[in-house]
Amino acid sequence: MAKRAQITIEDVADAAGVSRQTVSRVINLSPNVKAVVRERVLAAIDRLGYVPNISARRMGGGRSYLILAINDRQRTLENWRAGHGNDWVDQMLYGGMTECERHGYHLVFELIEADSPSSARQLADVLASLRPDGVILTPPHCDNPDLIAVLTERSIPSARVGHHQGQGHVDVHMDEGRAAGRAAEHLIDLGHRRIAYIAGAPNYGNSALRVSGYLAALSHAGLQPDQSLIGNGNFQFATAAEVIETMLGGDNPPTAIIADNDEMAFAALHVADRHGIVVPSGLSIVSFEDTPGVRFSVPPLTAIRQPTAAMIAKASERLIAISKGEEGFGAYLLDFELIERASTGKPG
Amino acid sequence: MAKRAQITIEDVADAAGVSRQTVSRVINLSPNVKAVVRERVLAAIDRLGYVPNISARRMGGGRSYLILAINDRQRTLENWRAGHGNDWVDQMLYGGMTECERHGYHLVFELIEADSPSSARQLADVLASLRPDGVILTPPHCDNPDLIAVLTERSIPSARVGHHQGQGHVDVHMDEGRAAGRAAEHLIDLGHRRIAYIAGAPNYGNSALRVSGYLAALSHAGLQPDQSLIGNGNFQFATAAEVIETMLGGDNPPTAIIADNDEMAFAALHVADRHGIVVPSGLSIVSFEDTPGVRFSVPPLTAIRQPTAAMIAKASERLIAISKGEEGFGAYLLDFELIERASTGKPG
DNA sequence: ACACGTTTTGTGAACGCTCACAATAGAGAT
DNA sequence: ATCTCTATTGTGAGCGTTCACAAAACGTGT
Repeated sequence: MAKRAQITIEDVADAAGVSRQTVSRVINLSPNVKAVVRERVLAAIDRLGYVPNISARRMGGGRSYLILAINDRQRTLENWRAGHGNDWVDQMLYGGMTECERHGYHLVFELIEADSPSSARQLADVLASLRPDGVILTPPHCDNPDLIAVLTERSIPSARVGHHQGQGHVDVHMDEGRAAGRAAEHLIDLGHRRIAYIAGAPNYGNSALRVSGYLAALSHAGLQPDQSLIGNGNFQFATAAEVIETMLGGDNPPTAIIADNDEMAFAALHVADRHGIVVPSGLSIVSFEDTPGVRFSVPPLTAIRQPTAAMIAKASERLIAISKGEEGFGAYLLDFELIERASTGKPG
Repeated sequence: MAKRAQITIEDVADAAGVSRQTVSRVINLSPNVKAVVRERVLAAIDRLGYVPNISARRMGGGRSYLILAINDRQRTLENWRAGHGNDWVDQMLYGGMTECERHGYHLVFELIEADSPSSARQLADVLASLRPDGVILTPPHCDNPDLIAVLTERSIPSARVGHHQGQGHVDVHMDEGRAAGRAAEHLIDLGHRRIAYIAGAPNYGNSALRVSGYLAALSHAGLQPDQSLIGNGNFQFATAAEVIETMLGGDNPPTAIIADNDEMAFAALHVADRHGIVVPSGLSIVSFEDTPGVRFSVPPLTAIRQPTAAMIAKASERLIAISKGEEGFGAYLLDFELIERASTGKPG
């Protein structure tokens, strides 16, 4: 077969004996096309192997069939460089790409610097270049009013992950407080009374929500909170290890620890090992992320599983619906899960 | 500011007092533009915040500034669904996206079914829709002649990961045999004499290469290979655990194990634990992947680190160069690394 | 000053699609 | 049959860029 150029809408039109526009109507599911004609066009499309050119569609004034997912440049790159990888990104890709694909859309990732005066400009540039139909903002960008302004100004629908206002946005989130509460309840049910909480970054809103949920669960069970059991690990192994070291070396050590992410939960595992404490009989551990590695540690970690993939999928789906002219703004609450593995058990 | 439409090349041309084409020449780094004029145009671009529209560029007959990364649908989705995540994809994103970004390109991921009669059609469809400037094929797609044919027919430059022919392709790979040999040497140097190898899929070419490398290292050290120490774990935890169980329960168990991927190395860790064997004094373990989790296991795993990110970055970079009309086809060998952690030590 | 080659700049046209509108066909009511 | 209204189809224009080519400006040697 000769290397023929791209098959265009015109080719299909000729083959089906209709006009360009009718073919366009068929591929865009316009209602006003006679069934017979539609069939004829569809047959031609199939026969010729026609696929509309995304750039031309965009140029014609239509949609770009692109959803943009924006992540924090520093954090993402640091994680990657350190070899920590980024399970978050992985989950996003899973949830977002598969959902986009179902609707004939494509997901494009982009990194933007947070806390930089030029972040708004960076976003504006990508928007001008790509003209996506929707933008997904992940933490910490979803809190950035400059970025929101850029999107609003260009009236590009946006979704924010970890937000719950939903005013003019697609906001997807999980109940952070309830999740932490759930983790605490799980431990309380097992008989634990001294449960520590290793929070992530203090300026990360969700950490605060979680600590509240944890405290609420304690209080609901009639347990006194103990400030010495609430530590801050900055989401990092080393920092968390220090904090946990202090706790476990103290007079009245906890019998269980909830960590705000997996890395800090692994730190708990290490420190316990160093102290000769067996998990879970000597110390129960619950993590708050459920990256792939936790199921292979010794013992595998019980963890709260964040619905990352589901959140991005929901965000994508709503943005695509909106780009088609449907309704879609609002806040969407997604369920978390507590996955029980071998790192939690009865104390003692 | 009124919500003005997109700033076009025409706006810049007017502002700089030149024609469209001159602006186009400036942004495409054409040599035949007077320095003064170039400066004037650049200033106007900066002042107006102009960014060329990618769709229009593509329409104009130029490049699409898109690189397509193709993964196996089944394997990727299965991993994701099982919650195993996909560090490979994560690394690809890291290497590919950051490299593409440096050149003003974008990376788009796509999943295609391997071993399906429609895989060629699937690829053709994405190509027609996106018209990427280059395509990166990962295993097992890089071995699929149908896909290669589709790309050749449309003369779209392609890169293959894990190949080393480089004829009319960009092939990026690492020395699989040397890597396995290196792992074995590390153990031999520590004093090990009975070193087991848990291979991945038998039909995966690289597994064979690695086993050869491992055997070569043994023989170079004057050690006799022992067929009972070469197992097949199918890259999976459960399968590997069984094989290792048999080995460790045998009369003459190995003092060290090399596993073809992290999941199987974790299996070794588990089985050792069940047998009351302490790692590394009772058993040394080397893994072959280095996903993020391995550094948090107890003990952290010594591992061969595959240059996944680097391979995709190199592939992207070469494809971009080719799309600019430069030379770039050929085979590129990238270095692996042996990362020594606490899972290997002297036997005994 | 002239013609010549080279650099630099500008002008239609084209890319493949959708938009807005115009034209036609079909159905129902009189 | 005729008219009106709606459902269906077609047409010109335009989206923002680059291509191919044409035009102008600049040297340089005579």
